[in-house]
Amino acid sequence: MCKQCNYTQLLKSTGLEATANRLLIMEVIGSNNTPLTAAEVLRTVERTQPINRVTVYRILDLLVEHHLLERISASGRATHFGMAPNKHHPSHPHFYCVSCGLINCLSPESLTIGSENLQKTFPGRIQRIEIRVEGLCNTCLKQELAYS
Amino acid sequence: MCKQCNYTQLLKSTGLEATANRLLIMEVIGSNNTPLTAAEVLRTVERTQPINRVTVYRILDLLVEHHLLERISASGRATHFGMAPNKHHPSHPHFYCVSCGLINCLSPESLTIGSENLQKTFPGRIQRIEIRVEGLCNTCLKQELAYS
DNA sequence: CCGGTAAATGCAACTATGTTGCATTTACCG
DNA sequence: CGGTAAATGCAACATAGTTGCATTTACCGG
Repeated sequence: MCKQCNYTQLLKSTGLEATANRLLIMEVIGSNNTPLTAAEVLRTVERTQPINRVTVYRILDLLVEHHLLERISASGRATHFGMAPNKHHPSHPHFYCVSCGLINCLSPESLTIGSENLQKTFPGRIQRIEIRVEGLCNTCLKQELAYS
Repeated sequence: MCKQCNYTQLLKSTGLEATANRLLIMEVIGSNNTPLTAAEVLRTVERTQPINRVTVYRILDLLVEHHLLERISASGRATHFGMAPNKHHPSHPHFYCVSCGLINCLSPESLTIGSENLQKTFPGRIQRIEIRVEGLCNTCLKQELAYS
């Protein structure tokens, strides 16, 4: 998702210490082109240095709280984490394949969304609009067509 | 969500037997004005008749498969289940309060969404677009303002 | 540089959510 | 009415996420 980001700077700009674990987790997620689960982050970071499962969860929570990462939910499966929208990365919808579980980023322009109406009338505070497109990915669609 | 629905008919129209358990689960979800978790459905149905936790999960899966219910995901918390869109119930976005976990249905008109672009270019099959608005509900917003 | 303090991490145990295999019961159909 | 398939129950397991507390690490003022 991001090669142009200076993760140390990003962390410090939100008042967080740039510890080795936090940097690694930011890099793992930032350099992957799809959002990752906590378990995937754990497995990847472990290849570089030992880290505890709980630490991964805590850092992920912390980074979401500080708006460096965002949660992407996936219909009952584990939450995925991706870079939060920033100047390099505009907010964008995700695709979820109901057959194989694949999650992909869609281009920010693929959908247009008008929220003025809601912004005006909603009695609380709106922080974020998450959009998930569900269906069959290319690969699963081909398989289904082949078997029918 | 629905008083006008004949659940027996709905079930039979999809080729499913209208067993007591399935009817009860449809009624519990249909008569509630927000989507419910599997655990909530279990607790509610149990007040009427004994039912196994696994049976609840299996029936929920089955009803989602047959497009009578839909899954509504909630950022890491348990999946919620609501009536699937049908002639009485148009598809609509949901609101999720990041502070208290409340999930609410928003009106179908609250957001406008243009998906023609994506429909044309997406290589797989699109079945559904789930939209979740996240933020603070009215109650939590008031509390935050009061404490600051 | 040193000691105190707070933040960060690790570890174990626990909770919540969801799934699987297999036995038993129920309901339908000839 | 008996056979068969569907539906349900039960126990055990699997995965995802959380909590309390101990230990380590990093920073900060002297």
